[in-house]
Amino acid sequence: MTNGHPLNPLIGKVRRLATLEPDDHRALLDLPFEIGRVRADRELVREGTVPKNCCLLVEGFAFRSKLEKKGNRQIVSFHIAGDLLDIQHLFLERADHDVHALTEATVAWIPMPELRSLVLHRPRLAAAFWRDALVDASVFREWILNVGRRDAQTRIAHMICEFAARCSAAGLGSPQQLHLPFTQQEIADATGLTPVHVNRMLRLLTERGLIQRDGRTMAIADWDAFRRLADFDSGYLHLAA
Amino acid sequence: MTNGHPLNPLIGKVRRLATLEPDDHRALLDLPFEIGRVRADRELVREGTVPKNCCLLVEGFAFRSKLEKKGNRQIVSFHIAGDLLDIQHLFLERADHDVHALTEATVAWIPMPELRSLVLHRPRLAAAFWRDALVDASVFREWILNVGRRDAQTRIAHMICEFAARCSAAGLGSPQQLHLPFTQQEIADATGLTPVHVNRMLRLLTERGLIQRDGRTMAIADWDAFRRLADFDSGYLHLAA
DNA sequence: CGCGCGCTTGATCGATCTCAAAGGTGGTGG
DNA sequence: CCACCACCTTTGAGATCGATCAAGCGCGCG
Repeated sequence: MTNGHPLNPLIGKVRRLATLEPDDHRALLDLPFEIGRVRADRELVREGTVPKNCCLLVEGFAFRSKLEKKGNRQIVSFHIAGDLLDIQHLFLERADHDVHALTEATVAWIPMPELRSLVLHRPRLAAAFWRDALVDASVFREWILNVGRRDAQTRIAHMICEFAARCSAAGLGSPQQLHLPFTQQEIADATGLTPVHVNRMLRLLTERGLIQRDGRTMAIADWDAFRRLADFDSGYLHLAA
Repeated sequence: MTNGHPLNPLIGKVRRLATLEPDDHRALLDLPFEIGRVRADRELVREGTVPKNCCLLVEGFAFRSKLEKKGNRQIVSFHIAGDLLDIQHLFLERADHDVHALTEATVAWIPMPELRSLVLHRPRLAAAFWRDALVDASVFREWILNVGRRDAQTRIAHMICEFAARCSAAGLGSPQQLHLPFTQQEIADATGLTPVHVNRMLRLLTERGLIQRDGRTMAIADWDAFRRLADFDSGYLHLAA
């Protein structure tokens, strides 16, 4: 599936975030790493531990999550190929949340010191990684709004819009033919709802003709209508450089 | 009120985040800036604009917020003296949210290029600013959990715990004598609730003996009991370096 | 002294949760 | 190759938490 160098998805993403010179490009390619293939649901980082390597998602999907005291889970972000899953541990010791593979996935483990050194001593790469981390934070803010102030239907639609927009931007699908790698339980954990209610809202969206579903594959007929219903404006993804 | 150099709160914070050499210290003090005094509720950054200066909160309190389509507001973070309110605009053009003064406040406007240059070319300062931005993101993740999965009482208590812990760490108060600069409407906007329900939950917390209130001043008698009720664990604040 | 904003309280409503059970579906091993 | 099992999806009925609507109170400020 993923041809070429395993770090290619990362390089693709970095190039979308900043202009690189040949030596930056080479420095990225020279990063040491170790490839791993993991099954769906496999834990990649556990809250409270002190990671020594940074996890790059080469292929597949992943999510980050936290638990509250009763054991209920909240997913706080989804990730696609090219995403660094724990760039925060370059500068923060202890993981404050879990990271799991969502699907079967390929990951590359990059030693923190090497990556940190690039970030501290190569201004163009630093700018790219800064942008990446800051877009992450922007997405978190939008999620706070999403779970805090939108009703269930809008919330789910917004989550789907975001996923579709990010997949599109990374060349991994289109709104007309979108494979959602989530169970309804996972959608519920991301939106702060119950799986039962997610199911009802998906049915409602289908009945209203806003989406067509076939298993976990989805087609959004009228993107603009769906976008408006979802209260989705892609500005917060900062896709344009 | 704030004696000495206006950038002192920033320097204090940076020193809590990383070890500085004398030249780093000097570089910070040499930053150009413009001081402003603003009234409560004053807008400091507006969503959609392209800020030219970075806003440092020198004294007082501020918050960031977003609106959903019906006009409901979600506050996504609170800020205290020493916080950079829009460090994200060092690397992202357009503001994706609003920033407002919560109380009367003193701010310093620092030109982006000078600050960006420090961040890109001084590794020790870079590490400090990275840590700051990454802690911000960690707090956002905790807020997603808070509004997504905790019930109203726990949610409000958690917000109070976080505020108390951050004020304590910055030397701005103690749990035994905590001044909350928020209206109940603002607490509601931060927790994704209505002001009416916030009022009832504060009454409940008071009746249960967990807090004592006198206007907006609050005393938390048994911090550990309150912490447990609030499901609050300060780990995500990454206070220890 | 009066006005406005924030706080407080009551009554009712409704979105979402909980509990329960019945269909699907894909994967695995016999 | 088929059968079974685990997990996911779907649907129903009833309960509940927090929202909404409405009104009075109190304090600080002009």
